[in-house]
Amino acid sequence: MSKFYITTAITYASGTPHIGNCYEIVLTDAVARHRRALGDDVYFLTGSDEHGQKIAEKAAAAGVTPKEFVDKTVAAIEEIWRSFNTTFDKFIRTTDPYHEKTVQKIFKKLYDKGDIYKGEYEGMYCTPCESFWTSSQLQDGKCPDCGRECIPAKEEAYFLKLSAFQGWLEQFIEENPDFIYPESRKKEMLNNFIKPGILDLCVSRTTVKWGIPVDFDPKHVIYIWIDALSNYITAIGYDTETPTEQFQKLWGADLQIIGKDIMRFHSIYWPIILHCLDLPLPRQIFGHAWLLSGGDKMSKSKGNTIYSKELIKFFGVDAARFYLLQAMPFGDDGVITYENVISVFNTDLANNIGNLVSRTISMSQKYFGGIIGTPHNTEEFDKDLIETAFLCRDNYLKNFETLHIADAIKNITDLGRRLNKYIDETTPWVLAKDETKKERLGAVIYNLLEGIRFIAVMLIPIMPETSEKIIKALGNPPENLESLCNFGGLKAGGSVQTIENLFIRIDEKKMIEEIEKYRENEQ
RNA sequence: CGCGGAGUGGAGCAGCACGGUAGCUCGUCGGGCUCAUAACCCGAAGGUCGUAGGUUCAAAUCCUGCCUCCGCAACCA
Repeated sequence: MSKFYITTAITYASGTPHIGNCYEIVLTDAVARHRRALGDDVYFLTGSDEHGQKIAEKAAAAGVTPKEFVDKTVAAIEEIWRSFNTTFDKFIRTTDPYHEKTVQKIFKKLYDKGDIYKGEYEGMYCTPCESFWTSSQLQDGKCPDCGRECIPAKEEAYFLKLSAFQGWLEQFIEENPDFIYPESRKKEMLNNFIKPGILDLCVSRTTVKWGIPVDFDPKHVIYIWIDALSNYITAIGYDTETPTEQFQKLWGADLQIIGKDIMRFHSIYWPIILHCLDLPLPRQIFGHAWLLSGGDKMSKSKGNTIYSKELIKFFGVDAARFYLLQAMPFGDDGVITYENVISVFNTDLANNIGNLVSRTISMSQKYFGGIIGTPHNTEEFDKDLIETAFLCRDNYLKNFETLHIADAIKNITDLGRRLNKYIDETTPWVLAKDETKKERLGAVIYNLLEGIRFIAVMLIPIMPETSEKIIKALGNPPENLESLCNFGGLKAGGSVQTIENLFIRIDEKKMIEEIEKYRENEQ
């Protein structure tokens, strides 16, 4: 059994995550569940990033301390993550004492090694806002926040000597072509940020107070990235002197899933920090795209935000997971609208999978009292069905391996369609009228049930509850991926249980009205 | 000439690294079936694959120019 260490980015604890923010945890959970199904020993980490100016300001506005503020938002975040039925093993907070302590040690180690040096940060400074801005951030030369004049200013700061590792990083990326994934992101990073020359990174601030202090120079606070990125190693017991056994076992990470917006930090700063600490690099960094609402980025000011709570309330966890995972084309932004959610729900879940399960089990009950018959494949339809099942399984595995999750889902629904078609080809209700065709009918129902078992097994990472319900109805046949080697995992003579409809068709108009009413009340 | 991605029937997408009848889901129209959740199955209409050229026996697929849209552009978390 090989270990598989998988992480999400840690969520900035400044507010309630919307549905777009939830995609990452669901995606990562699907991959984690799939790896478990493959037999890996999975460790799944997620968490929250809780320091920084923005949180300090929000806390002040709310009249609470920063810690009180993040305690509340983090509790909400964790609850949302759990509401999606996600199976993370650990939730790290950057305010956890062990994390803060280790980060200080990391900072010190890098400083002692000479990778961090003290210098001066120069920029445009807005005195009333107490904020530094880069020239590109300024709007008409003025502060983007308050619109007042900015003046050039300097402040003492520590820098991480990224520039020294440019050649090393380029070589590493070249020698490990799958490290930055997908390919288009790799090109973006290489062409935009790495090849033009990496500049040293400012890693401390004296103007920000809410953060981890530099222990040997306490007027400085460790600024963002050394704090945030380190979570991936502190969470599993990294220590500059004596890392834990768990750390030795798990590091380097096998897959780190992040949003495309922070690709830069994970493909440049992070590898260099690790390299400076003499640690191996993760095997792969995957930058996923955004889930857009309508065609726009979700934002409160646009009023197009969709929250997980309402999605789960109206469609259920499994359908919500299914939607999110299938809505994102590989490497590209996906779209969510309630119309789309309803359409996918009706088409793929109710009409295809749900109805298939319902009609098949009903026939099994009606014709054989739920007793599973014997496989006996004689017709062309049978062969074609079985071939399709294997083909879908193969593609599904390939697509999961390359993180084409939406495509893997399509492989599942394709098999569902093939099975629905098989019913029409074999017309069990006609066979049922002829006593001499009883055996053939049994074989047909067997194939349908076995095909459904294939679907249920492949659904484990996508819709765990639904998958479990189906498996149970089939009389608990094998449900590991390995069992899909044979189209014959169901035991003849076993018994099939009746099952309530998995997904009830939705009336679009009514549902939209209900959702609108709900949203009005919530606001 | 900043970098990257995208432009395919009414909608949403696949196909393009290995050129060779344009595929899928939804929608529309017609038909079939009755096991099932007004579901399921079959068939039809609908695209000169952004645009202008080039290479080739043959291009959505390779090359070049142009147009449009999106993301990123360095300390922003």
